[in-house]
Amino acid sequence: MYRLIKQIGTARRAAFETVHGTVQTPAFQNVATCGAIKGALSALDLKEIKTQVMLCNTYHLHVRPGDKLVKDMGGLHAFTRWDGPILTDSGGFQVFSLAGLRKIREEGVTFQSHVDGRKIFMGPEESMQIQSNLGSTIAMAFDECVENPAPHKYAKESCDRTYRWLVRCQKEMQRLNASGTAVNPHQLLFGINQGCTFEDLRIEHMKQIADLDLDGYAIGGLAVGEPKEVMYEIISAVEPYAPKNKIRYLMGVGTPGNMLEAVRRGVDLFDCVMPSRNARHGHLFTWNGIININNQKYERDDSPIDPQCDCPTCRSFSRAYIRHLFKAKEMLAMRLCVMHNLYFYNTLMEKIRASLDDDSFEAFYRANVDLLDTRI
RNA sequence: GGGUAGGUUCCCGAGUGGCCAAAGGGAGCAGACUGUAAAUCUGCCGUCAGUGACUUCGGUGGUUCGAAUCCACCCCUGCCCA
Repeated sequence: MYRLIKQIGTARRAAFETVHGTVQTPAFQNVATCGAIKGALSALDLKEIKTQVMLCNTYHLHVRPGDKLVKDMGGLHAFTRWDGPILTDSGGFQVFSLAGLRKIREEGVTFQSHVDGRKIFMGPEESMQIQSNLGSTIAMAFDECVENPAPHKYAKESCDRTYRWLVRCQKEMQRLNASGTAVNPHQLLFGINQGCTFEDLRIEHMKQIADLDLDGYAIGGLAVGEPKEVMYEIISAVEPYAPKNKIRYLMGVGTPGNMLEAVRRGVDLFDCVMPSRNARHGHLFTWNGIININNQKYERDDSPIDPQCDCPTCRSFSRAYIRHLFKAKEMLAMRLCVMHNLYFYNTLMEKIRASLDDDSFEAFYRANVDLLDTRI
């Protein structure tokens, strides 16, 4: 249940209540595709870095270890020992990211497993069944994330199909929740708005899915190569048609600046691999901008990654040490940096919430929207 | 002392007359990354300079139109025998 606490312009401060706890929004979900944040973090670590929601992936967990196994182990919460909310992405993004390994039909998508090459069929019903077995707090509708650029004609066809799939998802999720055998019989379902960069398609699609009374509304298919200004325009165009009393989730986004812009335009929820992946590559977010800890200039730098940060990494370790760990290919380097970047993202959202609470959001936005995305 | 294998650009290592500033790897330097096929990928990596020029393959001399590559001597290393 979405409980709006405050609204400033289109920016919203809210609480999203689930059976696994309440999410204070705006919030950033921490991506744990295969059931763990890459970089050797466990559910225990997430408590330390202010994680609110963990995000796992339907396709990846279906391929390995298999959703039936996860169900037999008591569901994702028991399996991973994370007791907070879990959102599972539906596999729709893999329709995009594994484009060379799949075929789309009306019934669904046939993937060639990236692990062993075997054929895997996933349609709306299969995606819901897998997510039900995983027992996540929130299931995402099975959609097609379309590449950019795409012809209007294809975008329209895809959008219509994604709508038909959504109707099937909703029906199947209702059936599964009522079946008596679901790991989480209160599993929520979010729909996903598509339409590439075409405002007419985006708006039409959002109007359609708003009528379905889903538990939340996502905007998908953005940040796939289009200029960020285009992304912002799409968000603003579609926002008036998203239900006011439901959470809004901008999928796969983004940079700190992207998130500030999106919050300002009415988005409540985010996720992105950027903080974790970039951390593994030594690119670190700080309150003064982005640094690459591998750079020679940090060779003898005894200061923490960010003097203004009080994450577990910055409380203890120097830039020089962390740079050394990277050069020595010690996996601790990644772990320390992933913890820092996620803590940074989670703290950014915390600061955004605080600024909404005390009416200083505009000032916070202006001070940080460009600064935080700048390489220093 | 005798025999033998070798000495290549930061390191390892290919190259045995021109297509060689010299394969490949490592190291180093820098960049990319947005619902994770990513501990991945890309670029640079003798010097100077916009096509190009210059210095380089243990040393010195020589053969040749042309040498990292062939010859002579020297220096240095590894291994074997004394």
